[in-house]
Amino acid sequence: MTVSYTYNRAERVSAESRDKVLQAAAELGYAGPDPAARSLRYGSTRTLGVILGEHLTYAFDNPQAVTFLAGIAEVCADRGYGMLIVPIAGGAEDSLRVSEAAVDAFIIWTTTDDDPVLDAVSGSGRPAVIHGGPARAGFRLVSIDNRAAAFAMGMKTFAGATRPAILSFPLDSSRKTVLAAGIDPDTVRFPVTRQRLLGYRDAIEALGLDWNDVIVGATATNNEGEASSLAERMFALEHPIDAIAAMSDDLAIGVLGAAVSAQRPVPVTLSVSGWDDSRAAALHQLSSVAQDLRAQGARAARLALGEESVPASDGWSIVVRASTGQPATRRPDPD
Amino acid sequence: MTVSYTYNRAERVSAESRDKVLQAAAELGYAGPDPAARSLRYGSTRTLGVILGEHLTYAFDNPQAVTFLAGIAEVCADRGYGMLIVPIAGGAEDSLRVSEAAVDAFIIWTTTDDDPVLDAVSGSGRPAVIHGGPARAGFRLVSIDNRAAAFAMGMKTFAGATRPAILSFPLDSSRKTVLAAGIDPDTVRFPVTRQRLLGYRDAIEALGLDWNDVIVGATATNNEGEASSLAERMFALEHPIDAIAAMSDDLAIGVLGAAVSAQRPVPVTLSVSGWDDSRAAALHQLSSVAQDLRAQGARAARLALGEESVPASDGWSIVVRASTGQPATRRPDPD
DNA sequence: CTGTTAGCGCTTTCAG
DNA sequence: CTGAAAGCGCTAACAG
Repeated sequence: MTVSYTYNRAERVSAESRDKVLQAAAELGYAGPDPAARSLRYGSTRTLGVILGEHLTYAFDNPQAVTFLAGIAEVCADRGYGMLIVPIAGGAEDSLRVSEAAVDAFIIWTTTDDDPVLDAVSGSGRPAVIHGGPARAGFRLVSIDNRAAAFAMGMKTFAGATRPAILSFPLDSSRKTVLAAGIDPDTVRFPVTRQRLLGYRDAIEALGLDWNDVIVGATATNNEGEASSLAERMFALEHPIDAIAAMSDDLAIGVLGAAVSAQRPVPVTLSVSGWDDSRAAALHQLSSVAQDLRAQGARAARLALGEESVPASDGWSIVVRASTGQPATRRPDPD
Repeated sequence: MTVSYTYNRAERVSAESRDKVLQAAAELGYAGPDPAARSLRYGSTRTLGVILGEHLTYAFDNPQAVTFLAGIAEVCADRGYGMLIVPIAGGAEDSLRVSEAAVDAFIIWTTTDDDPVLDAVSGSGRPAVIHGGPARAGFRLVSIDNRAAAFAMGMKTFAGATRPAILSFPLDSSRKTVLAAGIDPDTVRFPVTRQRLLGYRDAIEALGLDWNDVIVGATATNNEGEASSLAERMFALEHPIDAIAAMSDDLAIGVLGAAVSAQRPVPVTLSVSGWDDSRAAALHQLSSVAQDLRAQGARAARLALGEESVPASDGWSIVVRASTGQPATRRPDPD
């Protein structure tokens, strides 16, 4: 029929027949080409699939994931690509959802080394970009060097401390709350968490401290309240903690809260650092590892679309504020 | 071929031929049924389309929109439905993107009365649920009664004030910053903003004040810094403002910041209220209108899926903290 | 400029 | 339990 031309190559059809087609369409309630049929025909869906963590719902509570998403959205909006959030719920059907997803490529928010969803993505045969890790054959990786960044921040946070501790993301997918010393980073199945622990350990060792004495607290979620209670437990130890490097600003701010209650002035008696340099970090004078997750999201999208091929390394920096070290005078943040 | 059965009704195929099929698939690099072809055949995509505001990118910067999204995601993850974020970029192609979206139904985040995207959704013939408004024939509406909530909060915020003001979202899609008195709410094309202005006006009138004297400041974005500068301008007026009702907690917190700089103690010389009862509101002792956007997102998704039919009204409440009125003693927030 | 034909990959009858 | 045939709605290529 001429119908197809009417919708696709308006120029190849006379105004007269176009009107006739459009009118007939209106009468019949025809709403234009069916997108599914179109995708089938074209062999492309003009849609990027986004896989967010072990359970979709947590992801939206995580400001870092949302920022990353915003970066993807920016590129998608510009290119007219849809962004399909794949319904991952932590169950056996997750893999099925991945193979059922009508997308041209996948972008994956960091997950465990052995997440079966990763196999499903590989099995789908579609291009994939993963943020943070795990690295996999066939997956492009978008990530900062978490180990190096953790090392740099560890050097700052633990300098002069005698009893350092780390406030970590969960160590495995059971997400059990943990408070223990001498955790072996290599047993951790979340690559980002593992790399950060390794970096902190590098710093501990560079500072001449013993990793086996270092307390690692792991929260079940990225939650301020939980961080507070873990920090309280750290303060109640025989040798109370005097430096805490946290893997997120939210966790670090929980620590700051607990420090106030426990009358442990920061940074005089306690050095604290966070991660991602959020607005809240600036507000609380919190030292933090800065990275541009939005830019990383945008880059992930461009890689997924095949617009970029050389996976440039992503930048990070250490933002030092009043929560680490013992500055002679505290100054208000210039921000 | 038996192939289809292998993937869809494993029980209707002998183990032997199933293995044969699977092996052949592995050799040929066949990754399972093509989702597009499947959707075409089934006539359903098992995907919900989400349309986020005038430009996708802003939406992710808006914590309210993100919370709403989390509610949708919850339902989608549970039902195994995909969630397609439609690439809206504020241009002429937006309508095209809508008709190209391979989804079973749409969920729309509130927009202007005359947003052409709404016509595209109607034209697509698919079910649609809209959050906040505008109401339209054929669209289900999920919203609180913004006018009633604004009235209630206005009564609280403006009580005892002689020079009340409102800090509003943009008044039209030009998003120009505005600071003026006697704004006619009915000229505002954003239904949510309009309803809230109407509610505040109801309160002003109920309190015996004159709407034409009421200063309305409208920010270009939902941004704390911008709110601060507008508040400063309000403090510099001949009759300085002594009560400000803001349409978001972010805006209200900007006001609180400006109040500190301008040495206008809250609530003694200035009454302030916000909207959405965020964590930050509790932290800043800010009175706020509370609504459960996550639940609204979930309900929107259920409506879109046809699981609910009676559009129940959504609840709201007024959370009064130390920023409004002049309580005899300030108490720390129990939260 | 308009109409026909074939086929994208799948699933669902219906026969063997 | 397996195979064949039809058709979901579309568009590219080709004739008229």
